[in-house]
Amino acid sequence: MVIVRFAPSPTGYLHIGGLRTALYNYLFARHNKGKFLLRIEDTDRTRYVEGAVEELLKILNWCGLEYDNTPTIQSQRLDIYKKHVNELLEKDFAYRCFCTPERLEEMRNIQIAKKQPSKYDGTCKKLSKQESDKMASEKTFTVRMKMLAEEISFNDVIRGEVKFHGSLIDDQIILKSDGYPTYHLANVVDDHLTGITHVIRGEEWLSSTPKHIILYKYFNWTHPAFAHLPLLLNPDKSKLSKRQGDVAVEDYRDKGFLQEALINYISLLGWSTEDSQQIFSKEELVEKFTLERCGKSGAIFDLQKLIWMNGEYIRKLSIEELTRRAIPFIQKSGFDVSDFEFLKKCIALEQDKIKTLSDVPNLIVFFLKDDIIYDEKAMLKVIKKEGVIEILKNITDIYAKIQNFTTQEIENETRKYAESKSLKTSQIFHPVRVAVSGRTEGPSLFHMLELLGKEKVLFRLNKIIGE
RNA sequence: GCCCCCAUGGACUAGCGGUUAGGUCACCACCCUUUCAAGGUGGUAGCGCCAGUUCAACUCUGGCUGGGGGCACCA
Repeated sequence: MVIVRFAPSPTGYLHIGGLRTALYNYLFARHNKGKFLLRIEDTDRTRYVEGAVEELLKILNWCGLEYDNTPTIQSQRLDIYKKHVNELLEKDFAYRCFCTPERLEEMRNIQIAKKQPSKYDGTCKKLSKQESDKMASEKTFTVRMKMLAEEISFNDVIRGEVKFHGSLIDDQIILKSDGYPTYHLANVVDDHLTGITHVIRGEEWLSSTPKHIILYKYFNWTHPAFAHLPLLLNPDKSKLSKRQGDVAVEDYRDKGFLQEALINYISLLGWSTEDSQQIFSKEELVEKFTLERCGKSGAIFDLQKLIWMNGEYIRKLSIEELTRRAIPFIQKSGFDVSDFEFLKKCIALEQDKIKTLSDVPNLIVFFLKDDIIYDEKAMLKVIKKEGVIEILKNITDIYAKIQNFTTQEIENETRKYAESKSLKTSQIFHPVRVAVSGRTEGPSLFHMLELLGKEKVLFRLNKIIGE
């Protein structure tokens, strides 16, 4: 059975690139009727962030990526890692290193200055077992794995055969002086212990894979299949990062992107179907996703396309559901959201225009509050023109007499008036729109008037005429 | 500096020796229309370069160039 995992480190938020990795693992697992496990890689105490794990679970849940286990927490498994490190030490596949961080840094700087590859110089590797044991009782130390000076190759599911030479690779620290393992050791141990069959991760891990392969070899374990996903990129083609835009999934959620749209969009960054289909439900993704159809080259995260796709999903939502999802955003803008039915009607008139949920408050603001803001350009262009006030006065009188203030009635009366005065309909429609909403663009005029109601419409018309 | 990966329009991509190089976003034009959208139709724009293999290369091989990633007691 296929078993995969998503293994983020809790640094405060879920990175978009992390979401892509999680998604592909999830899809691969579901497609193959396997398991999708979650593991928290919190072995770096210096980067510990309070509440990050909870936030991570929350956002994963928002994305709809449900996992099949109680998450493995690495910081709670220190004894397991230590046991495995000791095994390596005993077998002489690893050695204690007593070099201080200061010495290592100095060494590295010299190597860089000399333009040499930076690599541990092997000082502590030469220590005898007796010396090492003795020093271990007096000093803190790290443990390094012994790299093998041999060719290491593996068959990456996405990239095919990849070769490295062990002699060029450093003796990686696998246990830090604080007793915590480094990524490399913890990762290999946990992957093996939880029966991971496929490691699907970002390309940034490609060059550390030989280290992992050697560890598997030392433990006498067979390694899982590796699939290294292409990176997600900034517009300048560098690895997707903060500074160049939003990078946290939470940011996109808070900006009003739908989970469905984000998932759909992300799925297409490095994977595609033969027919280049764009819109997929999650079920469809599960059905169609294979690693064979993943690409190898990095993909720029294109906000424009995400926005388009979000609009697609918003238009497909029922008014009921759209309203439900928009309410937090309306509320955040300080409006009363108690009248659900009324909000529904407002949103129904603007659905086609909504790109993100955060657009909603502004699109319906003239329904929500009475002191509307008049767009200056609109006033100049439409209202402050000769004859317009006269037209608005007439219209106000006509509207005042309408008993049934419905879309149909208002439109009939307005058109009748236009005909009687030989006016083009647009000569009336535009001024009325601006007078009532403050802007030149908005929903279908007569639907808007009906929803606003006779009283408000007359009040706003009179206000404009008065001024 | 060393190691590794990658390369189709501005962006995401299809293509797996013979195609008028297809789709999506964006952009432009037109249509629809009371505005803005949405929708419809059409359009601009692409195989990084050089060799080789082959009757035939976007497609296979090599080199070059370009871009990216990695080289921490971070993941």
